Amino acid sequence: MDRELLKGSTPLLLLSLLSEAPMYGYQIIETVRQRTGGTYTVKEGALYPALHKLEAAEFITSYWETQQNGRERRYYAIQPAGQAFLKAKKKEWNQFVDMVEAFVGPKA
Amino acid sequence: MDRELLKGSTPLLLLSLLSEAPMYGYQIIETVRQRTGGTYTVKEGALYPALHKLEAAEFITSYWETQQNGRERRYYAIQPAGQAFLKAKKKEWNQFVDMVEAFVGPKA
DNA sequence: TGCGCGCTATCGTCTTGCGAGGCACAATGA
DNA sequence: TCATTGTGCCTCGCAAGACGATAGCGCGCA
Repeated sequence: MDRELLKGSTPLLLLSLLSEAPMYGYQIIETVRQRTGGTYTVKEGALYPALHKLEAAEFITSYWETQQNGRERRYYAIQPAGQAFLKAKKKEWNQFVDMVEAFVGPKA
Repeated sequence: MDRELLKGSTPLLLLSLLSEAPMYGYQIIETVRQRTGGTYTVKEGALYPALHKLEAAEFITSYWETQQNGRERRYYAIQPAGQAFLKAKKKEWNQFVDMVEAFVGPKA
């Protein structure tokens, strides 16, 4: 998959995922990999900066959670402002798809 | 419209447009502007570099044409290799849309 | 002891779109 | 006559994002 197409879609994906449930980094990577059947993998180098940016904007929060084995994980959870932002992003996404399809022709 | 989403979609749009008919730069800009009802405008700073790159890859060719008033226009026309590339790009585009929708939910 | 895995994260590089700018000539109109 | 607008080509420096590489650390297992 062409990497350039992905640009800008990462926050949308992240927010969508987190709106289902709080998740930690590694889990996000695995979930995306599995749900796309392996065709797409989020790379750490894209994930963490995006997550941090979302957090700085207060669209998500993070907290550490200790597992039974004593190890820690950092969970990320969506915030109300993030929900609103997600909604706007979805709309934008649909507009974008419609726009491209106006030139390329419908998906079918 | 978020500029970041656009990244990577430009070659697809350009090739799609040129597969309809050869066009010159200014015409491409105007066509895109009109067909999207003004919501999206290709900028020269994005257009020409993209066009030149497509030409360097031999997906399109260009030729100058003189108008009645003596002025010149550079037309860009798609090549067979460009048609093939366009086909592949379209497929990739559809995969990309499906992928995002697998997280965001269907458009409707 | 050493390897791989789960899990965190950063850095430099590359590509892309954008805004701003430059150049040239035609047509319009005050 | 001269200024403005529109047509038409193009380049440069910047910001943002994804990528590959890299790093660290504790655990379980052979």
